[in-house]
Amino acid sequence: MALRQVSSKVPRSDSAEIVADRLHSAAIHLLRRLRREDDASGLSAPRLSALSVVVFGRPLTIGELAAAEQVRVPTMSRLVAALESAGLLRRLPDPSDKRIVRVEATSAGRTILLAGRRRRVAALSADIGRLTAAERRELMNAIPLLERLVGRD
Amino acid sequence: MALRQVSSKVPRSDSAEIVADRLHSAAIHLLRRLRREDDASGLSAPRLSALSVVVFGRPLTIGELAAAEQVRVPTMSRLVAALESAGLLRRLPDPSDKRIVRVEATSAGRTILLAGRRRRVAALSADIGRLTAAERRELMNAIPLLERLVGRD
DNA sequence: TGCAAGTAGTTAGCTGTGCTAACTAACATT
DNA sequence: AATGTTAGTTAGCACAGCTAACTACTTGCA
Repeated sequence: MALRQVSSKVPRSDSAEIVADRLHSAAIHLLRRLRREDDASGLSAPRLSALSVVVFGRPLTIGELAAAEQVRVPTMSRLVAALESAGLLRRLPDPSDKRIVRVEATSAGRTILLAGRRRRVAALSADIGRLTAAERRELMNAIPLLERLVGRD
Repeated sequence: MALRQVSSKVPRSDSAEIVADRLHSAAIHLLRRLRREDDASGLSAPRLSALSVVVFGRPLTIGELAAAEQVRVPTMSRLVAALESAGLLRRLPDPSDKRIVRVEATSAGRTILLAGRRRRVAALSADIGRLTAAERRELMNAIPLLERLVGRD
């Protein structure tokens, strides 16, 4: 994992390390800030996150959901049980393979999730709205780069 | 919390909502990615994070540390106990007020933390190094904006 | 065809992290 | 000196992560 563009001891101000370090810190603070809005939904972060995958995707098996959330199957099994008993999603038996459980969101689940997302995005939007149009454009330009950066999962 | 710049049903491509949404998603993936590097340190995320505050700052009281980490005092008390028994930090009694406990990093703590940080930043740097110089400059320009965005804690 | 191996999910039990409530010890006030 | 305040710890709860072990199915092959 050699680094390009970095040969001197004192890094140039656009060096990859500096960018990496500040980006890391900014991401941490960004999410910490947004988590506060999530609390209003009454759901924990893992439950909210799992519910989100189900709401925005097709019905998924427990295993697929666990993989999507980067969590082990037993952990997801328990999360699904909690969300099910809260009435936010339901299990669908697979007609051709009785081992498989597919999970889909109920309309209550969809409603709660979308409300939370709205709150979260609204909080961030309010902050972004305080930037000038030029600043906002600059931020916007950087976003595809961020996405490319992390898109190698 | 009214939003400016948003009046039509179909949001313009630089609208605050779109930026907010993509930024949110990018931040999640960014941190998920970096967390993998942190696992190599053998410390959990909360311990690593608390240790980091201590390593990069002056000796702090438990209460200050709890505030910095946005956690309650008893939670921090336990984290500190764990880090202390791992030999990564030590308690300093305050000479003028015996209630107060200040906490500072040991050299072992400093070493472990810096190694982890190096690993983490290296992973991101490698990704960033794959961008062109122009892209990197663009990303760099956006970072102060991100910092301003979240700096309102 | 029937049995062994593999697969999907659940259950049990451990660790760690968050919380509140209740406590101890030390300081401050009057 | 008594009272209240402050810093930190302890106790006990809930939840989320894990592995190991189990159940119930499906698949594959001799």
